[in-house]
Amino acid sequence: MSTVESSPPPNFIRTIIAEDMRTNRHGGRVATRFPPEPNGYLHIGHAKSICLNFGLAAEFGGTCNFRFDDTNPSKEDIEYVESIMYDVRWLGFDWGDRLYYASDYFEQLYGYALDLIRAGKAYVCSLSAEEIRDYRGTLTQPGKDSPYRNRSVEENLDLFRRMRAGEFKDGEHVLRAKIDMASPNLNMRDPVLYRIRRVNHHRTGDRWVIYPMYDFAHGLSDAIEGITHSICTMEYEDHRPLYDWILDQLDVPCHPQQIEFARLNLSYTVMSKRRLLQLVEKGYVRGWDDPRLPTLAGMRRRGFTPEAIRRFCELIGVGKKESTVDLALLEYCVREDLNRRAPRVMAVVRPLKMVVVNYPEDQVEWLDAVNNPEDPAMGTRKVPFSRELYIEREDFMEDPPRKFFRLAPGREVRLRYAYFVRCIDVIKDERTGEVIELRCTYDPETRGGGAPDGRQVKATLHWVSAPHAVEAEVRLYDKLFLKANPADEKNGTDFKDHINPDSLQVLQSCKVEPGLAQATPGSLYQFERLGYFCVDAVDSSPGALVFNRTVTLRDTWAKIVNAGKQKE
RNA sequence: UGGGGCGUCGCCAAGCGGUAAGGCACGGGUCUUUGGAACCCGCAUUCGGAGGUUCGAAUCCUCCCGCCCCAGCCA
Repeated sequence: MSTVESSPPPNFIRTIIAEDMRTNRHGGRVATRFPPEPNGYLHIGHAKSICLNFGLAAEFGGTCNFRFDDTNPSKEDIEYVESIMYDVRWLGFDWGDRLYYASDYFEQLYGYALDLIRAGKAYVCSLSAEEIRDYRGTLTQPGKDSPYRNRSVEENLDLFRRMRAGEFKDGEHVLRAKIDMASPNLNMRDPVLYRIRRVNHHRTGDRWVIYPMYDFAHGLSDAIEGITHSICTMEYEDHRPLYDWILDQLDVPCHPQQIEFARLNLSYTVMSKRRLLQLVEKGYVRGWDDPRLPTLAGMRRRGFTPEAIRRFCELIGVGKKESTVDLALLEYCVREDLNRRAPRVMAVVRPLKMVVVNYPEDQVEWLDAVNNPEDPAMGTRKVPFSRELYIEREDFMEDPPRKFFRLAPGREVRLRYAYFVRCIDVIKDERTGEVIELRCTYDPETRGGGAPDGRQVKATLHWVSAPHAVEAEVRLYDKLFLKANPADEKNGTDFKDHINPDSLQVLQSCKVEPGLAQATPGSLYQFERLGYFCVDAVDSSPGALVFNRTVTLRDTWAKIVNAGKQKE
């Protein structure tokens, strides 16, 4: 089956670039970049940006640089740079030899700062942080000029050099752009360009005690790298005049165009680094790779494939409108991908014993089972059938409601790839009344699952032969939050108030077919009729299998049940 | 009563003056040894609202309404 890659859907950024190409605006070049700050793990929102930047570059025959925006050593860490590189590679993108760090430009950036000072466009300000805030004014009132605003170029040069030399304490001075304290755009009210911070940087160590601010470093880094289109999220739109101002004052190689798009929000989860960090640090989840998190590490562990995530990023589109994508679309993308690639297998997650009374006690038959009906090339396998089996508890009801057409007393159903069985007796625990075993008869004529007499059954159940079953732990995941928009903290609520207490359900002693004993970490399966599962890459071992549920199968029966509950 | 941005179906999203694409979700059906998959059908006389321009407006103009972002020596 050849999947023809249809041309990507149009979006405003693609349109801008296509137009720039047509008019030869950047010399017919397209150069983008993905510039994460190494202060947290990448999440699905970053995936949108990664797909956009690398995708656009590939589409227009350009390049996409991978650059760490590491200008704030107090928040950044090597752990994050490593995870970020791993995740981008895993997602399927290759930056070749174009790996950069803003910190590699510190010396050049310092030179540009000197140029700005010489041009009379920047000055060393000795106000305290609080004073700077006061002088900035408010949204509706203009700011006031700093008393240090008119220091001479010589004095500024001297002071800035001494800032670098480490002659001052943290916070004693900053370098500021000299723009306009009355600008209606607060970013233009003499923004801070450099601050003193005696913090060890994960790459430059203690070579520097002054660090450039984002606004100063970012545009210049883009220019140094010859970026043509600097794509970022909407909150930077107000910074664009500053981005342009800085590049206009300096003698730079080129002047990239900043374009902003709306960041991704996903229902029933949180995306901000601040909130993800809280969930991780306060133990609401088990680390950055917790399968309930929208981090790429978490999604990978959960069983999401890079293909599914890329497809999702393609389907959501790119715009400037604040939006929240329905979790259902993400689930659709995983199912779409896993449906054609995941081998089918039988696993009983909540076992109920079934004894086939008329089946010979010592007999075992190895029956043919199809590995993937979507892909005959994946072949078949043998699964053992015997007198004692496990079926799913949910597949039996002593007193079934209308529309429930699985097993019930007296009813006949098909055991997938095996036989028709009829329930003739129900064994219960004398004390609790709980059903603990089913007695059935089988029809030898229906071997393989077809009835020569043409009689039909309304249901096909999955099952596992009891003596051959391999035990496993199965972790069922559900949405982390009960509220579609947990980040809405109006009315004095905290996003953590909406955590779903049942987001993780651990099932022990699940029974899986024997072939799974050799399953390797990370491998993906469809447990027939239940959903897609993967072998946990961290906690699973050959003798103690652990499976994560990636996503359930579409479940129309559950829909009927829920609809019924709604009515009550 | 500062500045910037955004408002097209429940959720995304095309459209850029010629008479509302597509996907998800949802509803119905066909088929089926997964209540899966696949396939078929349905789903905005209307584009935040009101005026105006035009033969013709979601697309142009005016006013209004709503939502988001900005007062870090964070990015």
